[in-house]
Amino acid sequence: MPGRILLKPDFFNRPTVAVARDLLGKFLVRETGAGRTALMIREVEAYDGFGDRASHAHRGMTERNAPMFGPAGHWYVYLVYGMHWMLNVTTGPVGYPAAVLIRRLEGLDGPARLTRSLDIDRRSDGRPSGKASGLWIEDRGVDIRPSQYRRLPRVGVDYAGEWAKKPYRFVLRSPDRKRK
DNA sequence: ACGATGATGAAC
DNA sequence: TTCATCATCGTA
Repeated sequence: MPGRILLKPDFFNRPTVAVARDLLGKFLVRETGAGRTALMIREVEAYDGFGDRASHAHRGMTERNAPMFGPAGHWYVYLVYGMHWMLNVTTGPVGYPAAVLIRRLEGLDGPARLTRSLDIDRRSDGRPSGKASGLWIEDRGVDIRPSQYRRLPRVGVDYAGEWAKKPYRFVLRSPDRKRK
């Protein structure tokens, strides 16, 4: 079958916003004892560096956000509101805190819903994206053009002042339902 | 519109 | 050790 390429660290070791954009149309693959699920990524958000007031890394490294400072292509999974796991993949060079939050997959709308549905939690935190961790991302040859997505402000970060307005959220437009 | 629900981080 | 906050969601 055509392309089914595991994304390697080099893909993630680039500017965060570029990685976020390029993750649209890629496939998140989850493998557990229950089997394998692969779903297309439809919405992401970039969190970029020390200056980004919306980022957990804005106030420096802590135990929780340490994966953001580590090598690219690792998972950063944390709990919000006492009950929801958020799935991020780290980007950029070691020492530069950045990550991309995966907000929506095909048929799974919402960052907390997708982790719950795919049984993703603290166990994946800090681990590399790859088959060994049962969680990775594949390029399956879907080409996304600029006309197919929108850039919008990030969700739930109103506290971040000017940074809340930055168009760091990438959302695939709905599939064109028209025939011909 | 609001409560759930608990880890995190900063203040004390 | 205490306390406000929180990259959300389900129910109303």
